[in-house]
Amino acid sequence: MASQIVTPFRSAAHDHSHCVDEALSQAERNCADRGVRLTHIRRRVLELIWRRHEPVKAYDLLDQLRLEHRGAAPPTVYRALDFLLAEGLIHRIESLNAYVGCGDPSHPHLGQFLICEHCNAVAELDDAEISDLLHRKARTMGFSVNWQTIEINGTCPACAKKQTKGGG
Amino acid sequence: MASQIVTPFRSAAHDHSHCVDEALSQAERNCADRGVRLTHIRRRVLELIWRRHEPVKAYDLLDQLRLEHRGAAPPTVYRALDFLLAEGLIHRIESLNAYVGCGDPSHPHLGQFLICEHCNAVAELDDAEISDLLHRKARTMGFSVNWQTIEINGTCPACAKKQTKGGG
DNA sequence: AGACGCGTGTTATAGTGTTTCACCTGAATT
DNA sequence: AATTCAGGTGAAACACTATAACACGCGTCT
Repeated sequence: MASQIVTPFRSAAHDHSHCVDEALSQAERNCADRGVRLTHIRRRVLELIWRRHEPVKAYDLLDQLRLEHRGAAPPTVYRALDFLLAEGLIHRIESLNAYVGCGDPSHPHLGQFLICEHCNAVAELDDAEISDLLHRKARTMGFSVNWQTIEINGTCPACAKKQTKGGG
Repeated sequence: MASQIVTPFRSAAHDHSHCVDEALSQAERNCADRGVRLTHIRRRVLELIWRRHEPVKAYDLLDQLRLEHRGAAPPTVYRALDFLLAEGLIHRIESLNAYVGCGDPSHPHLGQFLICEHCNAVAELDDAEISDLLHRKARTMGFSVNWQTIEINGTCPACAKKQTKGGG
């Protein structure tokens, strides 16, 4: 529990349609447990995010929604996103103005994100060692933590491999 | 050097006009050393940011600029901000879409920020222990770090004191 | 003078997110 | 069954954040 990988980088063996189904059924269970409604729109937005399996922009979601749902407008998407964020089913990546599915919505957490600049892949951590260190550092300055935004940009393993092959 | 506070929370003893002057003259030295031009607009934007001594929005800066400079437009501000960011004279706070002065522009760094939700005060750290831990965690996943966005929201010491007095 | 780089002026546009009010539906209440 | 109420949605407009594109001006180097 000290160092937890919530969502790893996708491997070659990743079964994506299963991964999407799993995320959706877990979301349904979570919402049922909490007595909140995973309506059609909300479920659809969550599905669109998971299908992409990378940070998705609100207006990209809107474009998708419009294909099947005339009358979809910015509030349609943002309301769904607000709900999904509140329920911990997705996270917002501040540095990208984008949204990713949460790999473990069963308990509320803020997460720490590794974002590949080359392929946009995102891994999510919920690492107590990181959180604890930040809390300790803050405390020494008399600051009490309520929220953390930890977004690390760089190169994921797969892209590092490609670069080594391709580059000089 | 392991744990450095670049910009602490302001104390009661804080001499703000001196702090602004100091920041500006340091900026001038830095720009001169690097052979880049701290033009009037750029210097003015930096000054406006330091005067506020908290995260400032681009369009707030624009409003200020317009008071003294008809013809100021969004690009006027964003170009100045881009320059100041590139020279490490300011940082961007992603979670606020806002900009703060950098407490130590003499060497490039990314910083870690403590942001008070009550008074908007910001402290800047450049803490090697935090960076090292994040690098180590990333490395275990085969990820190489290029950039970090660390923004911690919570309550600063001064506001914690006020709350204890005021609240129940 | 001519050519170039850089900073700026100006207009327009793109991208991101919110406000507001109306309507509808379904469950609880009377 | 009618009423009430809350939550979710439809629709239009708007606010905020940022960039594109092109023109101009001014120094410097040749």
